[in-house]
Amino acid sequence: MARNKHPEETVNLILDVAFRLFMEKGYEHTSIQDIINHLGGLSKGAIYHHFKSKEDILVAVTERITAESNDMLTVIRDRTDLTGREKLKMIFKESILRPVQDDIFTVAPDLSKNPRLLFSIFHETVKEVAPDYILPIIEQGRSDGTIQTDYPAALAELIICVANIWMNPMIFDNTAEESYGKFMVFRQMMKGFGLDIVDDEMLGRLQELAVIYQENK
Amino acid sequence: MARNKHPEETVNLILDVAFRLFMEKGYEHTSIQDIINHLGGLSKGAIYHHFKSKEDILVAVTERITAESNDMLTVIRDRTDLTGREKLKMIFKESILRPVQDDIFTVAPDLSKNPRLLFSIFHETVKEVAPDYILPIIEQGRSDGTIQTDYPAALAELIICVANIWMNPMIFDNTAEESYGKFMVFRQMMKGFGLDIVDDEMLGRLQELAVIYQENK
DNA sequence: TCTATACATACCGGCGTTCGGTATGTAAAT
DNA sequence: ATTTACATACCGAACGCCGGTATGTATAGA
Repeated sequence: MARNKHPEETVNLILDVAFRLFMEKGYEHTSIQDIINHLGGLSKGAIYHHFKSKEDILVAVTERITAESNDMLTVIRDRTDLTGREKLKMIFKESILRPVQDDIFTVAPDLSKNPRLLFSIFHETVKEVAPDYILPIIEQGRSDGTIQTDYPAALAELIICVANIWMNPMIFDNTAEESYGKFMVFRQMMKGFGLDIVDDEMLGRLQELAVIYQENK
Repeated sequence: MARNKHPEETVNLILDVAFRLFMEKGYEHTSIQDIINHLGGLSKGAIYHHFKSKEDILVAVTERITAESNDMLTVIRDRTDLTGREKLKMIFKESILRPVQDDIFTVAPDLSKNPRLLFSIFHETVKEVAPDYILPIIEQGRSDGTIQTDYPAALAELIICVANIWMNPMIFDNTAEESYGKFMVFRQMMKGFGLDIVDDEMLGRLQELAVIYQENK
């Protein structure tokens, strides 16, 4: 294949293919050769020119998955017209209402059978999202009096783990009914922390997503 | 090596070695040959006689890790002299006070770098521990009035995920200080569910474990 | 003695990765 | 405008290791 003037297109192509295969077959059951076969002429050398290992591709894929979400988090985090509590509520609302979710859920990867990809998302959530996005908001909430806690870091981590991971029907392979139950429990948990930030619109949307997921899996 | 009169000794040997290596190097970076090299004369044939795959060894290792804990859970679950809430409290107390914990924490496997083993424990927690042990207790608590919830399955899963996984310093690689914060947040969460079942003895012990872990890692 | 079991050994296909090489781009020197 | 020098994009054969299997052999128990 001829040399590409815009190498980032090649990188994107590799990531597109890898993402799809990782979702469909799982990371461990996707070989480099599998990826090559779906690349349309590109070779093993091309892949290893742009990525230093298979693991490296996984990291890039995960970053691309979370990138858009992180953009949203950045915008909300850096707003100056909202209290900490309001920001938290907005984050939940945004992340659950955005239509991109439909696509991801339509691909319907059963992450409960994809340890490496799941771990990668898990890692990202704990090491990046919690400290970089949620923690500052909790801290702000402590300052402006809308959130009370003596352990902001722990609270940030718990909330985002429960919301991003435990409530994710792709990870726990939940039915719509199970998702409903989880959401209600989550709501109660947040109330327990003095954060009554869950409303019915969010509830309906979550069930919608669970249905989409179950229909497509 | 000559044929062993007591094959279960061979099985145990394999599991001992595999356990140690999985902890030290991680599941994915432990090869069958690695295991053989630490078996003292035994061969690949021996391994594949007793286990049908490498994955099968991982499952067996995980089961052995959780077996003793599950025994404890069974005993408490099946007692008839305790309310649901009392059982929950006892479970937390037991699982945190038992001296076996010292051994595990001394090995100090950093599970945050061991995706497959972590996933295996995670899977066990969600698919076995929550529905088979915690859920019946929550149900009992609903009957005897000591636990209030409309979504017992979700609550059972959340509680055990938070307790077993989120609060596990080996999984999140937490310092003693971080563990303290997590425990306090957990306490508040449980209070939010009307379950004030955490006491100071447990708190002290958790810090102790975190220290042991940090010293040995 | 016969059979089932507990291992040993030789081997296989596939895997992730490496690496020598080529083709194509760019930018500065001539 | 052309040459030179180098960087980048990509190719594909080869390597070493890995998980797994097929087959052989010795021994324990019946």
